[in-house]
Amino acid sequence: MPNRRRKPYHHGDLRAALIDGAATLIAERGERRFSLAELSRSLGVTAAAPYRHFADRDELLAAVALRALQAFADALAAGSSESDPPEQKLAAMAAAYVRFAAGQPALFGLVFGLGVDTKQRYPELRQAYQNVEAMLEAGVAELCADDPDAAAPLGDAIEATAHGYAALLTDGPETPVPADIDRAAAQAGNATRALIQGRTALRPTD
Amino acid sequence: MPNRRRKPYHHGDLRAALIDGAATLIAERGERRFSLAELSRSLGVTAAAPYRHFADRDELLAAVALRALQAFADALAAGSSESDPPEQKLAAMAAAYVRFAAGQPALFGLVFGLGVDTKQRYPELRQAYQNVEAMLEAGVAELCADDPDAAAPLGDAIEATAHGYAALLTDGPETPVPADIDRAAAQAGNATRALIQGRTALRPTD
DNA sequence: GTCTATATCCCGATAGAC
DNA sequence: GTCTATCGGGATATAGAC
Repeated sequence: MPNRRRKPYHHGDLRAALIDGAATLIAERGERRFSLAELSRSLGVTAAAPYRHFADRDELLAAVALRALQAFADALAAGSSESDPPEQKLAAMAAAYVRFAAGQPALFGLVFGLGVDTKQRYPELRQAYQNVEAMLEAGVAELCADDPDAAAPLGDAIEATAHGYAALLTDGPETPVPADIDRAAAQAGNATRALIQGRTALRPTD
Repeated sequence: MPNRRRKPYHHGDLRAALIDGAATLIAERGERRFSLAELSRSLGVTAAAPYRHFADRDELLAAVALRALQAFADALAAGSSESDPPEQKLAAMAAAYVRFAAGQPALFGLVFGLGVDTKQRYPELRQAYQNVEAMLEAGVAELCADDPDAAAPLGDAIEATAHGYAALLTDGPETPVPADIDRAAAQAGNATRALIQGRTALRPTD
């Protein structure tokens, strides 16, 4: 093992520590009130040090968002069991979508608030996001095995509905209390079932 | 008319000019890249002048958001005609919701990105938002005249779905092109119809 | 009461030393 | 890979001119 002094000139793994610390600070205070300078101070390095590991603030944010997206995908997977019928699986994923947003509002907001330019600069972000979408699409494909053309609009609708409940809960004008979260998650699940039931209205030409 | 010199000591109506200019700058560059200092420069006043009219940056943003919410309500009203059947009215409002977000992404994002503290400091904001919600609720009440208990969950679901399409369009990982906007608006309308059709699944206890 | 002038503090970012 | 030094910009507070 390397010989660690009390004040090592080289930090052990600053890059990882920055991502960790940024995620914590952002979760606490929100991205707007997060600063690289404060993070550097809390890690015992100067404000210039992070720039050896990230080109700018946005690149660090992108790394945090990437990790948040992986946790998001895990939460969706954990919320639904593989053996459930597709309808139930989709409803459970929608509810898990809402619960993740409510549980990690700042990280959820970070993922979707990054700015178009940033998202396009880091293709891994798009990839990670598409992994999330693929989970929903898999459930929809299973459900629409007989009618593949209906799958895409239904998947979009379920995704939009889950996202809407989640976004209104975290960004809406009211501060959610636990009961609001439970209700929104349940409603997102119910709305998913309603969309599935009424899906004939989703056909492009109707 | 007042005698205006080249460099009048008092600005004509700085408060209104600040709201106007902030709305323009935010629409152009986004809220993140908007600064009070630059706005002040463009209006020919010093950076301290705005503080005679707004306590801080957030208070100016709140004023811009308030105005954006009024435009939002107008767009929803303009998108649906009073004489239409409620189902069609609701679908049209959902589509208008998406179109407004796509047409004014920065202002739409400002309204929902203000931070909980700010929203609670300015009750007019909550009021203006509730006016928007009331338009959707009125359509739902008309539709559910026979079954008033079904109204609230259906209204929430329609609002969430419209918001989800809108938010994913503006904050999602892809930059929307006109065709995306048309498709999303149409899908939001169709999803509204699907929710109405399948609304039995929305009942709390089911 | 409205604006200017000034001054402070924080932040993001860069250049060059070690 | 990190530090020191430094620049430019932005948000505010205060004091004073009008």
